[in-house]
Amino acid sequence: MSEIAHDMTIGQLSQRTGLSVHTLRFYEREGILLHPVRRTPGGSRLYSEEDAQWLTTCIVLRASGMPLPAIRTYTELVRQGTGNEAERLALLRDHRERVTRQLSELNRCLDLITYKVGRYEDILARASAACWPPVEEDLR
Amino acid sequence: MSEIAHDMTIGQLSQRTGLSVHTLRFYEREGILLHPVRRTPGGSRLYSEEDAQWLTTCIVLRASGMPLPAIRTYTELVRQGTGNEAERLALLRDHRERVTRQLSELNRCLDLITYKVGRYEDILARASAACWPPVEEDLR
DNA sequence: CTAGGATCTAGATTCGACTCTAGGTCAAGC
DNA sequence: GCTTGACCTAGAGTCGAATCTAGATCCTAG
Repeated sequence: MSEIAHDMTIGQLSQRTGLSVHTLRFYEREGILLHPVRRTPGGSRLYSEEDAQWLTTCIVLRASGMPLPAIRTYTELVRQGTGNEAERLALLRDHRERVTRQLSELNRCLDLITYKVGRYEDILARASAACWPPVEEDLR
Repeated sequence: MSEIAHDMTIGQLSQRTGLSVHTLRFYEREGILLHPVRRTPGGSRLYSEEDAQWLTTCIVLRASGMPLPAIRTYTELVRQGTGNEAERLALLRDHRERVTRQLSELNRCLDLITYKVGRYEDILARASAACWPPVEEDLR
């Protein structure tokens, strides 16, 4: 399946994921990894391709606003293995709903901001056409 | 223009905006109001309709992720009055761009989440059809 | 042999945005 | 007069998510 067992140091994983090494260790403490991290004889962490992919998933969940405790819960479910798919689904559906709500709120905000941008563009266009000094109107 | 000078106590403004009274006082300290707040003879804050509307705008900016310092900056520009419309526009455009970026990122996240939800729905549908016990596959 | 860079651990610190506490004042109703 | 509830100030505390510090160890190249 996999071509090479492409193990990584924490620095390499940091490069690849964009998470700082601090954050990688922090996430580990927070229980956000599927397995205990392997170590080199010298004690350095060794990550697998699978770890990297799992973290990539977690980063998406974080980026969409899932709090770390929820990510930990999800991680634990996956760690337990087959049998709790319904729970995982429920968790993901809940989160998806929060994301869609967030999206629609953000869109409403964007509308207002765009409206304001348009108003200022108007004002400035009229001002530079030297029609009159810009009036404050009810512009805020 | 306005029918009645509809002044409010902090409690009423809190009800109306959904911000806690703590937060209203906090925002005031943070310089997020256009004018020094008027007071009753007894020292209680008295807010006008205009204050409420301004705060509503600020709430939209906050909800779309603008940090308080940026909101303060914008507030200061508006407080200075006519003449800095170009700056206000720049600030709003910057923010709008951040919001659109955030929207597209959130949409990418949503796609992945929806994909995963779909996968789990499949698995569970097949499982409940008793075709076979759900296999872990590469499902994470 | 040694200097430099990446790692390690445990724990402290930062940051943004609230949120709450303590100890008071004020106004209305009984 | 007295209670009750909303309000006041200054300042402390909380929370989530990192982020950084100190002091030690481990490898590699010169």
